Amino acid sequence: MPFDPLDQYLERRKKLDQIQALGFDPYPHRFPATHTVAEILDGFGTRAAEELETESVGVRVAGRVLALRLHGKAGFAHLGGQGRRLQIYVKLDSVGERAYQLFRLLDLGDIVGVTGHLFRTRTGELTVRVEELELLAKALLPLPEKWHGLADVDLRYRRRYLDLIAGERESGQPTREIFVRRTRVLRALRRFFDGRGYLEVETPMMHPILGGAAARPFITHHNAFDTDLYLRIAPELYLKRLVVGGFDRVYEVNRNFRNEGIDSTHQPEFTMLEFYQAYSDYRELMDLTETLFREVVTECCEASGVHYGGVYIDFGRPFDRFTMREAVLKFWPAADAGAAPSAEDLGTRDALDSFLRGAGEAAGARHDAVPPSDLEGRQRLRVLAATFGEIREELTRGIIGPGQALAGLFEAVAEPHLVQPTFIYDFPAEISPLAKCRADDPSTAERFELFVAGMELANGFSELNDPEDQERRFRAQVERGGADAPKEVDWDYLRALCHGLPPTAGEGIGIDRLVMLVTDSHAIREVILFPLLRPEARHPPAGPEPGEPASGKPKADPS
RNA sequence: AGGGGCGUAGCUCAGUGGUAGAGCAGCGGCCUUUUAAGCCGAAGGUCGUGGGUUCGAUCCCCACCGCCCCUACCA
Repeated sequence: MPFDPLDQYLERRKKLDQIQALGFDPYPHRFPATHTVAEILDGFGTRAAEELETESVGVRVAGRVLALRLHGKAGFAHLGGQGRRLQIYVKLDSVGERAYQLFRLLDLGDIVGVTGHLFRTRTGELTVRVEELELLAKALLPLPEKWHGLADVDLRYRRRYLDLIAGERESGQPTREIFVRRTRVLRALRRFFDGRGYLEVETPMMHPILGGAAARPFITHHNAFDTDLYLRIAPELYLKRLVVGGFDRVYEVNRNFRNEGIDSTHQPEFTMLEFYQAYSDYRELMDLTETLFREVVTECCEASGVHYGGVYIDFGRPFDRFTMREAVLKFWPAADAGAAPSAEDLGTRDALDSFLRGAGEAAGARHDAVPPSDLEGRQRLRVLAATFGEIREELTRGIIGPGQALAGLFEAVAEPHLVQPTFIYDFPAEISPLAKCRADDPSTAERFELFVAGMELANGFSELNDPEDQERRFRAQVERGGADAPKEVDWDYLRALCHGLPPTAGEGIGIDRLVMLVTDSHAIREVILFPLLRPEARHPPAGPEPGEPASGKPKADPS
């Protein structure tokens, strides 16, 4: 059973035996404490030394040994609990011979309970003068290194329990605080929706038909039905079925699964909040979204904005709003790529094609004019020219239409600039198969996305509720094909629409990214307790079975 | 997928074409108000894996594995 580091494991196992020999149970059943570590620190942290002496405050408290400083016939330790640390002072004269021997056999990481009285040390630290010491659980493996903590990023995620005990990130925020704040975000979101009459519901995660987003799925198998199922890529189509069923306001917070790459803003398993409300449209949702973000940030950060990577992001001000076209024009890099596209340029395939050729040539010429010493500038222009080229090529080959080309331009030129909260609305209908189109322009969908810090945080639209239109769009998707397109039409969803979906607006919010924002985290893995990692090579533990004496080196190799 | 970087003691890292060092942790000793406690001592290594060059490789070369960063992909 022993795990690496083997020598330390065996050493601690040996101490465990010695502790038992002293008559202590190394894994007792309970420890009725009078205070938690945090309660003692909060309740008495400001009390003066003389006060503590006269009041003679007795406490019984448990925690993990995070630091040990032994001095012969006395010693100090720090007990960790609730993310805090409390000092204890163990003196031979106070605890007696047997308990003092136990104290000398403690290791960093052990869980202990103490009974004693509060005092202040010479240096002023609030401390428990221990009268009784009990071992509550022996730690057979060591804590992370005390200076650097868990520096190995991979190990921080794999052994999150250690990261939570010790973890200070580079930004200095303890890992524990990130996840405490994450639960606050979820609580604030639930309060927001519960207070407005939304029902929290749970819809299937195993879907017979893929839908609700464009993404490659995970596939699993149900034995009794002998059928393959998809892990859901979005709950959208089920939630809208509920609106058909008369749940006018619903929301769901849970995981979606997308079988795609992993990077600083993507995880295969991520948490999304989706909500739908009948008798609304996307404009109303933009207003609601603005309120929601403002409230959640205020509630979780005690401020109307957040510092993200050194930039202050202000949720207190009205959010910027641009149509996708406006955003492309506003952020168009005219110095690098020539004049911005006109309405005519974006109108038809041919016009777009010749515009892109011009822009690509402009960027290319500009690239050649930049001195070779400006590596960054050359790189940027190279990428820009290549992007124009790729969009143009896909356009000519018919893989994408003008709408998707516009979206491509948006991503390339505008998205990185959207640092302050900004709504981008009026998306190409082409890339919005579940959204209702504008009455005055069938090529434009009533859809918006909220961008913050260059990240897409929310995506909402007026839901398409015309079943015949929806059927045409489903069929077009299936015909167009592609790795992330649905393989078949979801007829049951269309049947539901035929029963009448009220005019409805719906939205999805990426919870992980929102938590990144409010915790100043710059990788999505930082805000997911156990992010997906490449599976570790199997290392079956080796050595004596539990119960066998742990003395001496086990003959089996630990690998 | 392309480009770059890394892999040495349990951890964080030095280092050299002649088979290795520090700090911390662990172990032994001293120490009854310390807090990165201190002092003394001993121990700890197939230098990622496999090939090659060489009298000799941890170092040079090749391949592989793993990890990190950038770019690309992914609404």
